[in-house]
Amino acid sequence: MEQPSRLAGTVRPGGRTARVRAAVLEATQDELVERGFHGLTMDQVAVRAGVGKTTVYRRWGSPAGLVVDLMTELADQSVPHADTGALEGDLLANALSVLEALHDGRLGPTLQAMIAAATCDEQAAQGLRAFYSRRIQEWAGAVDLAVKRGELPEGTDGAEVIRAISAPLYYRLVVSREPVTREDAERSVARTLAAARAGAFVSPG
Amino acid sequence: MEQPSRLAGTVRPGGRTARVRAAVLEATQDELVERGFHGLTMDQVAVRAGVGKTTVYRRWGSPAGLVVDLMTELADQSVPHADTGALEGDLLANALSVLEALHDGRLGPTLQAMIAAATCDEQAAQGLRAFYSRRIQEWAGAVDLAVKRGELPEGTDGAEVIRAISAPLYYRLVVSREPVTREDAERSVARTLAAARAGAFVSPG
DNA sequence: CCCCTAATGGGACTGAAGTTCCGTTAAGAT
DNA sequence: ATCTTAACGGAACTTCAGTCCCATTAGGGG
Repeated sequence: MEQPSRLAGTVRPGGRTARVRAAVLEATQDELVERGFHGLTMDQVAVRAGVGKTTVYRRWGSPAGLVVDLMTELADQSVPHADTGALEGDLLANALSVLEALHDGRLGPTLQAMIAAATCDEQAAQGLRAFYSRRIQEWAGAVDLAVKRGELPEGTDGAEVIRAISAPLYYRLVVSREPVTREDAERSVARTLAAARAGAFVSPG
Repeated sequence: MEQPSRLAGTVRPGGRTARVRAAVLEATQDELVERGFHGLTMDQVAVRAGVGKTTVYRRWGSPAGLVVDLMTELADQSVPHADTGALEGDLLANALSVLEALHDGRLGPTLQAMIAAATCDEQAAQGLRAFYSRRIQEWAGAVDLAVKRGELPEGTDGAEVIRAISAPLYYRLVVSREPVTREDAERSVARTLAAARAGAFVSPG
């Protein structure tokens, strides 16, 4: 299992190479939606993309490699955090954006696949960690602003607050495997906010 | 892929059949520790258990089937919740028992495998849900006692409190894939307790 | 516009996962 | 103790993921 060359490392990133990559990532996402990560085969992706299977093996190496590349693509489309002026609104916007992603017909299966890939491939795990750490850093900014406005105690750890908002949603998705609803998102915000106001997210302790 | 017969459904659950099952589940757990879920093959389990591979396919059907059976075995060994007399001690005991399980040389890889299996197999997903719902119901009792003692507001949802304790730990394990420490467990208890005391876990809202 | 070669593509090959067939073993009833 | 048959096991067979080899195509510099 040779480590595949990322597109960034290619010597000729021009026309055909870029077209092949686009077709393969497109086909990968379609396959994820229809069959999930466990049903993702290099062979079928190659056929669907109209590309030689040798090429898919050479450049991506494994199903996990495909998912990792898809992840980097999605990470580049990351959105700036909301700024509604009040913390509760910002946090709710964050929770709802997670919720929306999970329920999206294409993004949902892709996110599930990213998590599944991470459970069985170290490279995918790193990619997933990078994906979320970027997202969390971005939204932590909204909490920092709230601290400056005096809505939360000085020293509150913004990244931890954002993690705390998502944690129950992913817990339902991955562990208890119950449907994740808007009520869950609202409850998560309310509980996290209650703990944060009580100073439970102040850095040292 | 024929659905395998559970041991419960066998007509002759006596000596040999039970020995085969024990040997196979033992081998499965060993393989999970050494190779993880993605490296679990029916063939290797059969060899390691000293059992015909036909038998493994017939009774368990797939790697996910093996993990599911292991899960039911572990669920039967579930422990009653702590009762230290104070809620914080009970919740900490819960968080630490999760932590301990995750770090255990045999249980840790098995739990990870259960989650990985659930991401790609509906039967495994149901098994995992059953496993945790049983655990959560058990520990929710500790919260109910605390409500009776007046430590938390009337109407506090015990099961949700227990879920909230575990959620950040599993979030680290599965999503952000950072090491889970005792500090994480303590923080999770402190934050959940702060939210619960503020009434954020009272049922309707 | 032409050339060099990076990158792709077809097709044969390899090995392991999964299936099938049928003979053998032993649980449990009488 | 004997018999019935559920359950196990060995081995050949099938399928398909993954690899290798080499011919073909098309960027992109000159």
